[in-house]
Amino acid sequence: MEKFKHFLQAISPITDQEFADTIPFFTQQQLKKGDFFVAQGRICRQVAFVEKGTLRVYYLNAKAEEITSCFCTEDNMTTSYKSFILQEPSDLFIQAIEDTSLLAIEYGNLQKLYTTYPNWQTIGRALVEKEYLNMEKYASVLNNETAKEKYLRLQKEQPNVLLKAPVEHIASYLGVTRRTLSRIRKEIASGI
Amino acid sequence: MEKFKHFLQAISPITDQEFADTIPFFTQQQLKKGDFFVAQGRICRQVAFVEKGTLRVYYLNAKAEEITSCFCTEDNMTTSYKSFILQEPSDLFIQAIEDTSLLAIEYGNLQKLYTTYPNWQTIGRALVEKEYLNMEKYASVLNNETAKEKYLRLQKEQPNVLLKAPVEHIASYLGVTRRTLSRIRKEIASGI
DNA sequence: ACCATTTGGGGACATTTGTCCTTTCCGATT
DNA sequence: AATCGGAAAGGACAAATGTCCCCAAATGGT
Repeated sequence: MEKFKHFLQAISPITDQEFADTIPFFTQQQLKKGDFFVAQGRICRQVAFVEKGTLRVYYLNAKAEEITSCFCTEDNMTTSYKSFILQEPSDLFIQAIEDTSLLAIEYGNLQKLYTTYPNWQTIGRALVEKEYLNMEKYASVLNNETAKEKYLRLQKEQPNVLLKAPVEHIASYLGVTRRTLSRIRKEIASGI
Repeated sequence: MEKFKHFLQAISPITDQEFADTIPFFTQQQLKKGDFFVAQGRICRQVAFVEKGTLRVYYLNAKAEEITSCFCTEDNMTTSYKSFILQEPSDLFIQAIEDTSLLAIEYGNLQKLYTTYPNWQTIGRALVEKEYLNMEKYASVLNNETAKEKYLRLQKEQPNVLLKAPVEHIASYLGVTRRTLSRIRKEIASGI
């Protein structure tokens, strides 16, 4: 709970009383490794704060290959945003790659927060702005960084992912094949 | 004005009265071909609705090459979002590539709308959500489409851009060199 | 109308990445 | 300890793209 409070505080000011009023709208959820938070084709009805653990966000491309778009780790929000915002079937799978604990809120309850607590209008907009900036950053990385640079960034920012995820997930996250990932790892090992 | 009203209507309901109250907060601006809406290093103080014309959004990569991230055409909002949201210096240039007319609002005035008109809280959040979805779509295109597919999409969705922008802008938008763009055009011309 | 300059097209070769396949490594099981 | 199976590494060749050019066509200024 405290982690979530700090997370919100960092985005937009919230009083202890407001936070206490807010908390009953959320439910705690445990996912075991392999469990899905949402699957393709289903409407994503919740948005969640990751208290602990790691999720992999992926989709199937035109060749039915799994493409990993994101690894979602502790202290971040997660949902299939398009599905959640529009309340339409999700393009994405979101799967726990280790045991994970979430604080989740239903779509309807979030709308209720917006209408009941004026400050939540501001918090909600700030949350979406934050997610916008994350997505912009992601697009910028896609545009500007080589697969090797992305690998090094992953190693630095989310080192656990390299230990938990198999090569094909990491390779598709970097936008290359397993063969190229193997070459990248060799380069890094030999210090090039 | 009517176009802007329809644009807002499509995002979130707004009454005639609310729209009439809102309009004084916006100013009409004309950009000539080559004029900048915002330049790198400057804080972007406005967000604008493009009534007419086309803007190119670009930045300088590590090798000081101009990389075009977006062509912004009629009936869309434009701003250097990161700079506008955080009120910090922009990474991006936004330049008119033909004579362009905008409806712009200052950062402070937008905050005033949020606090004065409760419905603008909802409109504002809906606008950011829309921009989030656009950015997500953009990232998905970056991830999934080949340069050729992106070219065909550009031809279909923003055909004017192919007429107005020089090859290097289009090539950097597609994420390839001019040489590859030339090969793509040849392929398309020969019907492959 | 003419010339200078810019812009787009494309040849030749190098480099990178993908594809397909084999080999090596590591952990689990008996 | 031996071996079996799955995952990662990597060899060989093909395909795609980049780099460095040059040439022709288009554009703008006088």
